[in-house]
Amino acid sequence: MPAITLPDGSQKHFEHSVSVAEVAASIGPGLAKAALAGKVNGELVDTSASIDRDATLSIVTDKDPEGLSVIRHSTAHLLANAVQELFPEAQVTIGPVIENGFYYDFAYKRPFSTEDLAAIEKRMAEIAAKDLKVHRRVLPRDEAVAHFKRIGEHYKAEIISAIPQGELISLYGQGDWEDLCRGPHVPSTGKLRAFKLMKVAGAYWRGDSRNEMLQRIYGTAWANEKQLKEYLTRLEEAEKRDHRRIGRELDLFHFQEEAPGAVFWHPKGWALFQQLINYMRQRQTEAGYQEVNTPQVMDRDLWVKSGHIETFGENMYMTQTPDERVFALKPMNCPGHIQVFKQGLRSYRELPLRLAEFGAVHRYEPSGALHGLMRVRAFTQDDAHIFCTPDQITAESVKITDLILSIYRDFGFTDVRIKFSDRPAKRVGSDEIWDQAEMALRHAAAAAGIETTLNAGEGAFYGPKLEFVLRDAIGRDWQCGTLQVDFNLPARLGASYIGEDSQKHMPVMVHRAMFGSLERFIGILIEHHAGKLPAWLAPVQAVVMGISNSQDKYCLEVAENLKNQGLRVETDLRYEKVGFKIREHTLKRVPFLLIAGEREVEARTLAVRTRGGKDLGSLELAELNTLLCDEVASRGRLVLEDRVSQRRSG
RNA sequence: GCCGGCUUAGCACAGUGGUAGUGCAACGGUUUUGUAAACCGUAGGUCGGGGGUUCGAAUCCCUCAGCCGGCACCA
Repeated sequence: MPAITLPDGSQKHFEHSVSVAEVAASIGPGLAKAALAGKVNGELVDTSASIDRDATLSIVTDKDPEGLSVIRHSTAHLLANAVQELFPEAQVTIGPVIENGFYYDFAYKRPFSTEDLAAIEKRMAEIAAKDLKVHRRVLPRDEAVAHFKRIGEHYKAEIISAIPQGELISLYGQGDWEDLCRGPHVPSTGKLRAFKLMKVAGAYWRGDSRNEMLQRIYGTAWANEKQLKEYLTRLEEAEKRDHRRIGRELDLFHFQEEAPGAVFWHPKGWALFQQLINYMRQRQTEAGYQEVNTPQVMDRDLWVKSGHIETFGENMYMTQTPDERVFALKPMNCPGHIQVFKQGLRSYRELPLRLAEFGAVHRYEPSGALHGLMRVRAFTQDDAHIFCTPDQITAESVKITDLILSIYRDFGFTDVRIKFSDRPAKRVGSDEIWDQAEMALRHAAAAAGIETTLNAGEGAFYGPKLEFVLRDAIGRDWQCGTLQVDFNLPARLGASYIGEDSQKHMPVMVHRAMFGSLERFIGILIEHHAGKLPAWLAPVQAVVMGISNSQDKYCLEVAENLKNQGLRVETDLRYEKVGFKIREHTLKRVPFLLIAGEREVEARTLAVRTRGGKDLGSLELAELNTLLCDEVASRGRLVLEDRVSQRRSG
């Protein structure tokens, strides 16, 4: 005699056990039709699941996030169903839900082509149109293993073999087709209406590069056509923000074959780069860092001592000189900074000692990893190492975390994910040291009041780390900032200081980077702002142009004046219509277009137009000067456009 | 590194075995112009590199490189 409590608090009583679908039908035919799954006492179940005792129930429809997940999961099954109908020899493996969709990995004798993809999608639509009932059955584990072995699904059999003996295994399917699955699934294939297969790709079985490669098909699925269309439009928009494309359009940088993974910075891109360095130099000087510079090329032996050769030797650039000495191009700055620390006898009074470097490093990254500015082989880190005592770790880490988050805010990034990465399998140092380092970093994260997600086994080979992750235009995450606690390298490279007790002690080294790679950070900045960099960062902040060439002299004069204020200003005196010039510089994302006609020359003003297309009218030169300088100096906290419109309306 | 795709003028692209094309940009000329594209003309490519098949290759095959999408990797 179950009593079902619904989300609005009302109760329904039933004589016998009832299914989720029956409860939905008892509420109304619309809900019965919309029901995709149910949530019984918080647990997601099929609409066919029966309830035989008192419970809370909410009916899950495509309006709920869980409903969308169920749709995606069922669409992955639909995909597998279609693939096996068209390619009976293909074996199924796994097909999880991911952000915006799903994928399914198949083992097949050849890769799927884009033509195959179209055929598969068509077959999926056909199966969906038949509105087949989705069925479920349960088998004991061993029977399930035997069953999948018998039908030639060896990957599935392997997956089930890992499930503890004695457990029941559920199988879901539609028509004659069936697959291992925990569920839940939609009640029938007709509920799957808005999906699209996106791409094929290779993927290793169980994510291990020692295993064979499977054929992965990615798809997207939504509650309705409208949502699907919106998603596809969003992808198109994101593509327009791609930093590689904007970098070319704005003439910021280029790559070429002779230097794979290395950037040729053009004047405008380099202006941005320098702007970031200036900014960071100021912030870290204020925070008590001292800047140093260490050699690009150092003897291989140093990297053997540090442990880098053993862990990353394959990814290091080596050089040999005519005298046959082998040198490595530095892939990191830490050993260099330790050499600076080691000069002379250090006292505990000097700690914490914060050494920073805009360090150019080279890493021979796997060819398949390269990606525009986001993953390069030659890049610049805003690197620093803080040499301190064990009891200074927490305070230093809190300072670093605060500084990183404050810096990200200045650039407009507020959605920052922080991961805590603990000891990796391949590491140096004893477990006791790792316990100590992980404990220290955990304390620090707690003291800084930040939320972290655990990234198990992803720490550096010498210590655990916090990773600060920013997201690009199409939702890919990139690690930028990092904070690592290291008890190992100082010992390996023999760093020490004299303590209060007149004895030698080993310092702890805290590694930190805030931009991480300046190249990557610029890539993310470009995408985040779709190329419309805030005025304080824009390579060209304003262009002064005349209506006709009669204003040339005036334009040059006012531009000169603004340049003397430290603003990055250009003139455009070409013999072209003003509309033409406005179009060009707007497309180049120049924040301010300053236009002079006869009226402006007469009144010693400039007409101001923003790259957003807003005409702010004419401003006195002195006033304009102040407003521009304020916006730049305040890093966008004072906005010229807002201040002008406020003044006008007030 | 692995799987797949791609590489034609500065950029975006067309061209499936028979004399390399279009648009924009560039350059030259005319137009002195009031807030997102004036008009006319000119030039530009050993079709990513190398090798092969063929009477003949941008086009078919092999190979190398780079790039793109994933996977693996990321100190």
